[in-house]
Amino acid sequence: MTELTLDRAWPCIFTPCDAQKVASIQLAPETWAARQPLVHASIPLSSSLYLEHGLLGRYRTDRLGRRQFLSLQIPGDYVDLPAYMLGHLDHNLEAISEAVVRRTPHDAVHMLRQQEPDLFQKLWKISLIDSSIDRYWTFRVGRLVGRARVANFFCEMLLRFYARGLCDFDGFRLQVTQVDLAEICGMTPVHVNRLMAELRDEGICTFSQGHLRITNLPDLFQTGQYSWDYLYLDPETDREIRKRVTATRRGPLHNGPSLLSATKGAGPI
Amino acid sequence: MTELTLDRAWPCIFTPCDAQKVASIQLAPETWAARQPLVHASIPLSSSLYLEHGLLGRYRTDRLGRRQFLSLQIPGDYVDLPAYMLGHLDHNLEAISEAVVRRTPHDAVHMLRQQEPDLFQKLWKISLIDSSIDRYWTFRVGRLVGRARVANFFCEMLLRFYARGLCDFDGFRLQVTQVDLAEICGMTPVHVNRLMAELRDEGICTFSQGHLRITNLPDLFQTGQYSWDYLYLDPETDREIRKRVTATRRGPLHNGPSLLSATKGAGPI
DNA sequence: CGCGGAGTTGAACGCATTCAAGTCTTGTGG
DNA sequence: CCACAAGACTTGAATGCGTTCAACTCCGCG
Repeated sequence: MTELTLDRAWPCIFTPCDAQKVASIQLAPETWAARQPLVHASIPLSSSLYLEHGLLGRYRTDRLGRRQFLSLQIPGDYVDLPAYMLGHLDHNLEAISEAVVRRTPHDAVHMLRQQEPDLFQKLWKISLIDSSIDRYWTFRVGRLVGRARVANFFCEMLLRFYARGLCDFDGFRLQVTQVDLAEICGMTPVHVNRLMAELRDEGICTFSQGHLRITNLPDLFQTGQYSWDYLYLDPETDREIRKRVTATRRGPLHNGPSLLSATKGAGPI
Repeated sequence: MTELTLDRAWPCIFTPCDAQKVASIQLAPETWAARQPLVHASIPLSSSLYLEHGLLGRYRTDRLGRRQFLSLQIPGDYVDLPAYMLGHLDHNLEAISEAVVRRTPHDAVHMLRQQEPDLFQKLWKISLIDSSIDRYWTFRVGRLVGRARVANFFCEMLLRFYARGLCDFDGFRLQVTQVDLAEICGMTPVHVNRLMAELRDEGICTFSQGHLRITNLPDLFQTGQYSWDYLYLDPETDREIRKRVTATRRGPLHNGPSLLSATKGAGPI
């Protein structure tokens, strides 16, 4: 349940025939080590990427060099389609774990546009779903308190992996460190650590060694205030998820010391 | 300097001819009162919007009904292009101030796709720039402290308005309340109020009655840690801005009590 | 005149940060 | 095989930014 083929990645968008055509313009796989920068902001680009394996992260840094991840790409994602239209990126792209990507020359995309307009439009659609996911990140870091932010992020990763057939509902490999989680959720690593202990003690989930084990799925969704409408999943997957998440919860639910109180954040000025 | 024509909105993307073609498929203008919801999440849509006047905001709410704005649309924006591909939105869209929009039926967009593929592609490009702006919001609320968040947001609005020829560098009409600012920047209205007093006392800017007056432009950019690469402006505009922003600053710069300290946030669980 | 929305100010609380000192793990080289 | 270093994780104590709660002013409007 960990290998991905292209036609499984976008079942509700690409037909097998589509997938074959897209695959045909991809170059040979490249392997990148963890923590390697793939794309720097403002460097002209002539090819886009398809992520076959591993995790990539987009980020910006503040004046003191502290990072904020803007999005995470998982296997099956088309990583750089915007670059085809815009010519360069405004943020950095880095391999969070070891990653395997396939390059797609913009020339080839351009030919695809003329010869397969329908397929080209589907690529647009994919990039719009990606944007929708990115927008949701603003909600997460802007409105949710710490524990909800982390739980919410776990929910997103779970469903995105699940929709690709890369995991089940009891847990999955999430190759990030607590520092990464902090830079994803907009807080400090120390605080992430304390929140993980909380979630563990409450029997919701345990995260260690880059592996998330989910102990109480409904509570995880509840704590994270999670809704997945923004993922634009196919109806069938959606139904399955709903079934699993609304299962009767066991035990009381802790939402932290206070319901109406917050603070968050991370960064200096 | 406050009226906008379509061909001035996207000078580096649309030719006058393009603008005319796009305008030709737009329906008559509709006026919406402030605080009216334009689009509800998950409702099927058959037309997209072009914003001619006023401000629109996308938002999501948490479980207690507290809002987080995900993006703001200003005059000249194509508001709902994603809906053409995805069929519905995952968030709500509301008129923040009185607004005038023009509807564009998806049928017409579809015809445009077949008859004017180049123009169609330009629409994609516009939607990608929008996404880029949305992503930057994650950085703002995720990594910047309160005063930087507000200052940073003001900078974005200034440049986006300026790029459309809708304002100059000394200030502009920004029809939002302090509550709106709080829901944009991910904090409480009370805190916004205190931050505005700070920025005013430091001679950086004053915001009142939906009007922003900029007293010290370089310090505003400095305080907001602002960079505008993500707006993908044309080189000429970019140069003008750089010239204005890097002007010698007068007086010392206050970055708040501490440089390495934060917290942010707003929301409950 | 009174109502409601928007803005302002004060005091107390608390979530998250900062600083600091640990432990545990992993990989490397002697 | 063990010593050592570097990174990831853990834990404690103190500080503070931002929140919460509350009261008050200002202004436009019916």
